[in-house]
Amino acid sequence: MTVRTRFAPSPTGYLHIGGARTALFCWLYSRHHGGTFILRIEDTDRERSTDEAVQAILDGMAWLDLKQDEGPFYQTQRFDRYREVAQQLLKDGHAYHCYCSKEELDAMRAEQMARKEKPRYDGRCRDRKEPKPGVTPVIRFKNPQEGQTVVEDAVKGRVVFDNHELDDLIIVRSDGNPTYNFCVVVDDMDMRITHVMRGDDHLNNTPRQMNILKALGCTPPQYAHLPMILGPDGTKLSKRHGAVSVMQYREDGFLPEAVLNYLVRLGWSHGDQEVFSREEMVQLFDIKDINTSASAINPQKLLWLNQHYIKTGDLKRLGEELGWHLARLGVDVSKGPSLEGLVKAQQERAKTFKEMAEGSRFFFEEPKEYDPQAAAKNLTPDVAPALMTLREKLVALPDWTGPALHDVLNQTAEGLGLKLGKLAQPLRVAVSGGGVSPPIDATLELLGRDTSLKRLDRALEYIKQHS
RNA sequence: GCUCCCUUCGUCUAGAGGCCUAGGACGGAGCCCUCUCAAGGCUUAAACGCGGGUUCGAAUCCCGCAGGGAGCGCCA
Repeated sequence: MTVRTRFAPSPTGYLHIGGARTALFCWLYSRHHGGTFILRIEDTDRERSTDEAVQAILDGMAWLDLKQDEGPFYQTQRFDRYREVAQQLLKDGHAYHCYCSKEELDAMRAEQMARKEKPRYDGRCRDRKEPKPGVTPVIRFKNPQEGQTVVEDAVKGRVVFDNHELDDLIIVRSDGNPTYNFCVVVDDMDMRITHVMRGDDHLNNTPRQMNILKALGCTPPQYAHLPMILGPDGTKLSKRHGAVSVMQYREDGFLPEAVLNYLVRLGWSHGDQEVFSREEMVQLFDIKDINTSASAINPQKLLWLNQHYIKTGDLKRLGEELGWHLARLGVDVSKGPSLEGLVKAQQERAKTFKEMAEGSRFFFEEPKEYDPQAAAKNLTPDVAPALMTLREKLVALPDWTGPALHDVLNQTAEGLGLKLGKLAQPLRVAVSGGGVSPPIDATLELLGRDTSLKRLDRALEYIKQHS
């Protein structure tokens, strides 16, 4: 039997980190077994589902490069099918019409709560023979009242529910639209899903779904309930704490492989290994290595992984990503150093591309002003003579290359009896506008002779004016 | 309230009765390297929620408790 998994988000918001991890696990499991990965959009809630959210989910999946083999399927396009199955259930005596009003149900729940009971539908319409005039009924599933339903969960193990804990849930609303739990069941059945991997907030829904499946004559799939992902503060993911769109991660300068690598280690592990290529993940991933407990997001670790991939990634690709971020900053990269060269110079000192782009701005644009602190410390009258000496040597330098610049800098400093830092740091401020840049020789090389000298002159002028 | 799930360093985790003086990673601290910022190297602090069992022996098995989470909708 080939493995068929599905990721089934509801488009009521963007794809956030929790959904992305569920998607990743589903994708990984199908890839590992050479199976099929299905994308299904659960948009039966027409009030809250939006086209923008659908697009956001699709964009997020594309950015993470989690391609589906089938779909996206939309539940709103399958309403006829759900109604058909509901009729079948009705016909077979597994479902019935319920005429209870909302008020009636609310009152019933209130009473049960008052009695410290679990609120649930008491089945008062179960054996009703006659319709109630003037009321359009809902359809409820006739849940078994005796016995137990056992979920053999691949992550949580054996979980037993008493059937009398489960009530007769509504499968078709009075407006004729099917409900979530019912659509899921019909879809999982029709799409021949073999493994349902989803958040463990669905564990309680599982016995209900299994019972419907059984009533339909189906064998339930293998379930695997994934532990939740928590915000950095250990509480539920929220807008304030970590629940941002995966696309926001791109904007913040992360690489998809870093996000994926980070995500795969949340609730899953393979010994002590921390870094996984996509291929390794596929090869090594197994449900049995999934944890049972929730995990909190650790932004620091994501940052570390991102830097790892910045340090080790393909220069051409990284250069393109840097270009994207510089463009976002409004920087014109058509003139200036090559992006690949820049990445090479910057990759050890940036945790994100956003950071790298900000720190690379001065390669393309003359700094408007010097960082006050850096200027006060380094662009002082006493360094002017050294900078002038250096300027002469730079003008005379035959080739403007890193190693040549390195030598000139060292020799000049030595000749003047200065430590290299005394010369390099003022120069850095002169050309970059601040106290931070790649090694000064690499910086000058990337900047080129003309720009470097021009900025050096400007700094000398600045010193003169401020002395 | 009822049902279900969860509980190893701050965080992610290894750990399937003796390999545990509980290992790794991120983060932290310190040192080294150094033209800035980093990167890198080395060192270091830091955890089995609590209480009972079972056993020669328990982080590992069982039972309670406590704490956390989820579900209990004509939401998904």
